[in-house]
Amino acid sequence: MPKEIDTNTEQKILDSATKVFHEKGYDGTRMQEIADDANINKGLLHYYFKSKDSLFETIFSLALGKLISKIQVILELEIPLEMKIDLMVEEYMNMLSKNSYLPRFVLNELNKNPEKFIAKHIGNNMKNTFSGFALSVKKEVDAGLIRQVDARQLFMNIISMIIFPFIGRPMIQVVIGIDNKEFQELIKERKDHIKSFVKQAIKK
Amino acid sequence: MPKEIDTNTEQKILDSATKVFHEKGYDGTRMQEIADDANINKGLLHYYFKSKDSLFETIFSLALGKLISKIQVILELEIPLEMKIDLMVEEYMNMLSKNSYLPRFVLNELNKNPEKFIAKHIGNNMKNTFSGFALSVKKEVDAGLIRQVDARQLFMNIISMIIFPFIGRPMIQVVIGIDNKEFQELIKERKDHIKSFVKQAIKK
DNA sequence: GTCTATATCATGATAGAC
DNA sequence: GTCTATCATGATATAGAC
Repeated sequence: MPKEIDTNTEQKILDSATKVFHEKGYDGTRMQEIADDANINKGLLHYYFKSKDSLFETIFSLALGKLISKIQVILELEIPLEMKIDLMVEEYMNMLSKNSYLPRFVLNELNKNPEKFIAKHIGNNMKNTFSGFALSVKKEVDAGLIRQVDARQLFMNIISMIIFPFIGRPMIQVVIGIDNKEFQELIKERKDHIKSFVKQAIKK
Repeated sequence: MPKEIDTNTEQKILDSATKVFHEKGYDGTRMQEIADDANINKGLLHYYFKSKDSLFETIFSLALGKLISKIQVILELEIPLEMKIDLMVEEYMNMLSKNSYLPRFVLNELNKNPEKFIAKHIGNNMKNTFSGFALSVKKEVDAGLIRQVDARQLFMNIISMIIFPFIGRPMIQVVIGIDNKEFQELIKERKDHIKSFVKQAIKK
C-alpha cells in the first residue's frame, strides 16, 4: 500500500524544493538535492513534477505572491498614512523574519527575467495599488500634517529599510562587527526604530 | 605574431567575465559565454585562468573590494557626521549608478559562503571602521545636536536606502508603476532626497 | 598564444520493473 | 506510487597541433 495519508509526498517535495530553491536559486539547485531532502529519489520527483522548470515555477509563484500580496493589500487600505506605515513595517518585518531567504530569492530570479514576471504575475491591477499610497501622502501634505515629500521616494525608503537587512546581512554583520545573535537583536528592535525614524523624517 | 599589444587578451577576458558573472552569478555563468563575449575560444580561456573557480575568485575579489573599500574609507574619516552621511550617499550612489549589478552579485555570492568571505577578504581591520562612525554619532548626540539614535540602526538605514533600489528595481518599478526612464530619474533625484531625509530624521 | 579536438563528469529526464 | 537503471546533453577541463 502506498504511503499517502500521513505525510503527503507532494507536500514534502514542495517543502524541500522551497528550501533548496530559496537558498541556492534556480541555477544553484540540483534536483538530486531536493529529492534527498525530501527522502525520495529523483525518479519520483519527476513523477510529481514533469521538469525542474515546472517545479520552479510553482515555488517561484508562491514566493512572489508572499512578497507582493501583503504589501499590495496594505497599500490599498483606506487608512491614514501613519497607520499604513506602521502596518507595512510590522507585517513585512514579521513575515521576513520567518522567511529570511525570500526577498533575495525572488528579487534575484526576478532580475534574470523581469519581462516574464511583469507580464505573468502582475498584470495591470498594480496600477491603483500605489496610487492608494500616493493619495495617503498627498492628503497629509495638503492638510499640513507632514512635509512636502515625493511618495515614490518615501515608499522606496520604507521598503528599502525593511527588506535590505535580510539581503545584505553578511555585509552588514562584517561592517558593524556583530555576530548572529546581535544581528537578531537588532532586527527585533528594528521595527520600532524604522517607524519612528520615518515619522520623524516626514513630520513638519 | 601573437596579437598582444593593442587589446590585451587577459584584460578582455576580465572585462567579459566581469560582465557575465555580475549578471548571471557563479552558477548561471558558462565559460563558453565568457569566451564568446571576449571573442576567443574556451581553450584560451583555460590557458589564462586554470579553472572557472580561479577566474571567479579574481572577479569576486575585485567586486567585493569595490563595494566595501569605498565605504570603509568614508566611515573612518575624521569628519563631522553630516559630512560623513553626505559623502556616503554621494560616493556610493555614483558608484552604484555605474555598476548597478554589483551589489546584487556580491551580496548573493557572499550569502552562499559567508564564512569564506569573512575569513578571507576582511580580516579584523574592519573592527575600527564602524567605531569611527559610531563615534561620530555619539559626539553629535552628546553635543545635543541630534536625537539619541542607535548608530547601527542608522547605518543600516542609510546603506539600505542607498543600495536596495539597485537590487529591488524590478519589484519597485512594478509596484510604483514606472518605466526605466522614470526609474533613472528617481535615482538621480535620490541622492538629495536621502541626504535630507536622514538629516530630518535625526535632527533634534 | 591560439585554436581544434576530446576526455570526463554531472545533471535533467525517461523507461520499465515492482 | 515508488524504485532502479540508463540515456542524452551540456559543461569544465585537458591534450596536442599550429
